[in-house]
Amino acid sequence: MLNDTSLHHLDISHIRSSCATCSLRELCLPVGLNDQEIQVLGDVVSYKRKIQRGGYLHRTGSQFQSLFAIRSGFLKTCVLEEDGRQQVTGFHMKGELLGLDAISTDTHTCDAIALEDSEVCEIPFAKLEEISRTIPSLMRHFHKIMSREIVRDHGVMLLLGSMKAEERLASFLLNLSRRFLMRGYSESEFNLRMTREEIGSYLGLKLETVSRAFSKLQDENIITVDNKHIQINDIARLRLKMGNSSCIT
Amino acid sequence: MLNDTSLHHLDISHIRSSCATCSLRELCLPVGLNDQEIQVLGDVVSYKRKIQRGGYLHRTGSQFQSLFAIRSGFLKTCVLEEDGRQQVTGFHMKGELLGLDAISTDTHTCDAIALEDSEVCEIPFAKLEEISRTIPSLMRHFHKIMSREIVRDHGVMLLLGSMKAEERLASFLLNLSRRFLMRGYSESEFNLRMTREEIGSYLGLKLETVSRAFSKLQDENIITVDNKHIQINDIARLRLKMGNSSCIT
DNA sequence: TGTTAATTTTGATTCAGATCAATTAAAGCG
DNA sequence: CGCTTTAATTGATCTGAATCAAAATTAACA
Repeated sequence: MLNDTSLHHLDISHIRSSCATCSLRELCLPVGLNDQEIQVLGDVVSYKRKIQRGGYLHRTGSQFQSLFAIRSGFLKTCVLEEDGRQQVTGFHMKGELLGLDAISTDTHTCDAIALEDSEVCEIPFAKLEEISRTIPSLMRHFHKIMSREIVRDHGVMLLLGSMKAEERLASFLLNLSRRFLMRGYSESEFNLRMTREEIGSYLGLKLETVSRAFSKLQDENIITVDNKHIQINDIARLRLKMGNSSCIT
Repeated sequence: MLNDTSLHHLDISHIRSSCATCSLRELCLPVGLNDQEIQVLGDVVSYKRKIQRGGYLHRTGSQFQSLFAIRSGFLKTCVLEEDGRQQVTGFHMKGELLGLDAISTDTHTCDAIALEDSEVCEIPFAKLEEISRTIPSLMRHFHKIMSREIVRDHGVMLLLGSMKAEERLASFLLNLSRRFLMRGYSESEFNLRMTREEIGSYLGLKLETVSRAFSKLQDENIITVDNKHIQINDIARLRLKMGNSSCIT
């Protein structure tokens, strides 16, 4: 499933320059850096890695070396218990940074699995720390990214701790909508990459409950559901459904 | 409620040296630093602040300047909604670092409220970032602390998303137990600082359900409850109650 | 392209936890 | 110290979501 070895015989220098120039700017890290700083960062972002749908980017317990910046595709992260219990902790798309949880123990604490064919840039963490010493704005920005992850998690905790099924689904859809919009896609029409079961795991619901909540929102003409294809017909009413909660980040 | 001004006419240099010498080592930050580095860090940890029971360390929306290292006492953090919905996101004790969520937007995203009279050391964040450039092990350690917070939150998400009431309470008690033990207190006997309602908010349960879960565990002779005083009689069985889930951190 | 497997929807039933309500116990406080 | 307020327990009832079950739809793949 893992196909990291498949890249080893490629022209690394080409990939490197590709990372440093054309697309590094699309990642979340280089915000506010000048050209020279981006060049330095580009030298650190060593190479691209492709993960096929269903493949693992990393597994719980595996050694931590690098953060991963998603360049394209869609992934989920999930923690799982000995007793089989599983919890999806997040869905991740282009521009987002994966692996932050692993810094604490130098070991990944969750699985990261591609929900569609994806590409990530590997960022050796030791090198990132090193150059962030000389580029204060990079360090600052990296801290903000970690902090944002904490804030996001608090939002999910609020959702899991105090919302009911329909509110959770509304919140989830609005969150996706906003993230698609930010990336230049439609905020009102998109395809889900995950199953009802994965949505349920993320939202603390069973898949049947998720399905019923979809149907309910459709019956009220707030959304139109065609399997994985979602159309938001009335975003204002969808926001009301959420119970005036602030959108999770 | 806030009594930060009450300290302004105190002898700061004394407080500073007090922070730098006798107790800075107790905080979570100086792990692995040498004496000189601790001295540098001590100069940054500017002064102590006392918060009375019920007082706010910071409020949602207030400007972020400093992290706070808890030197003594017990606090809760909670996010709240316009519609009054409230979610306790954590309980915090000696040695822990508060304010990490605020880095992302330079604004606090939650309230931090003292559950008993508490003392914190204020750590101006800009200065911390500055000196962490020259003390790599401090930077590394700070990153680990942020990462640990993310891992902890994922643990809570697992709890909220997939455990039932009794499992949640068992998990909660074991977590407290372990943290008290780490600080040199009894792991089997302690006083809760929070109400049933606050526990419920943290665990995504109503206070009545929390109370019933306490009673149930007591009926089974796993714990003895006397209002806020908890004695764990059979920690092994309490762990079993959790359903073999890994303890939240 | 046909066959199998996985996913989704919908219905019927059950149950854990919420809600409502009343009592008891503990904590503030003049 | 007694009085008031707040917190905790326990019981009765209700309800939202889980569970069980079956059918329908879609995706995988040989």
